[in-house]
Amino acid sequence: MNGPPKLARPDLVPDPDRGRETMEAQQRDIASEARFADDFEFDPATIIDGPLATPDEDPPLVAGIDQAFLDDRVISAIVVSRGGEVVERVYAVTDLSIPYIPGLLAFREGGPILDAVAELTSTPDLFVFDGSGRIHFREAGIATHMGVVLDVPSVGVAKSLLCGTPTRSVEGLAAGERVPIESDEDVTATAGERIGYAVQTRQYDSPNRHINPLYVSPGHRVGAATAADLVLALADGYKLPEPTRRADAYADEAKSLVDD
DNA sequence: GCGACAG
DNA sequence: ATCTTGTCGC
Repeated sequence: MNGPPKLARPDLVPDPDRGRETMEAQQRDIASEARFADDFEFDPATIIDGPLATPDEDPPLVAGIDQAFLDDRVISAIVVSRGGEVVERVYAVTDLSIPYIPGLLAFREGGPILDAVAELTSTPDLFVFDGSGRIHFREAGIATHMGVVLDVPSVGVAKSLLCGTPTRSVEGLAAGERVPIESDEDVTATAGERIGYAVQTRQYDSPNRHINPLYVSPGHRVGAATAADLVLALADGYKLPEPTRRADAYADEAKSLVDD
């Protein structure tokens, strides 16, 4: 009952109708305001999503955010859980204004996400977004943009790599393994920085087929290594971390509920 | 002009 | 992202 996080930077809320140059300029501002290093209250070692080892544990509140689409409307769902137990679920239906443009995702889905955040009655300790954070052309992916606007710890979890270069092959990694992603020529403002990790949360036993890794990057107030640790701790037998899976399922549920 | 890119 | 059943492999 603490209420949703306030808009720490209302001036940086993504505005869809402003033109590419302006949007990119704002992303540079976002990147300069972002902190890609650990700066949060909870103990990362207590993060878990599943049966608690000891009954007296009190894991942090983690919010998973995902969206589902219905014509030109988007359903933004947020599921907040603590140690695997769902604490709250909220969603918002918002009209979409611009199409998906690689690099400008936050301007399409950011506003809708903030609409859902406003519905929260709890205050999550960590936000897990669907998409990149620092792994972005201007180091301002949607996880970073939302993290800075709300000034909350956040991480980005993407299913494919937007930009940056893995330091080695990411094919067929074993579950639990990770490979650093470094900034390259596609990432302006930095060079050779460790902007995220390819994280293998799950893998098949057979040599035939293999699962691709997740691409995890810092959103805001979380370092790259910690972001990878957190995602591994939040995964439970599936490729996607549990908070994301719950938000995904809830978004679909709300979608069919809203559908007409 | 070509390439190439989260959701 | 979304349209969608079965089906390959352990």
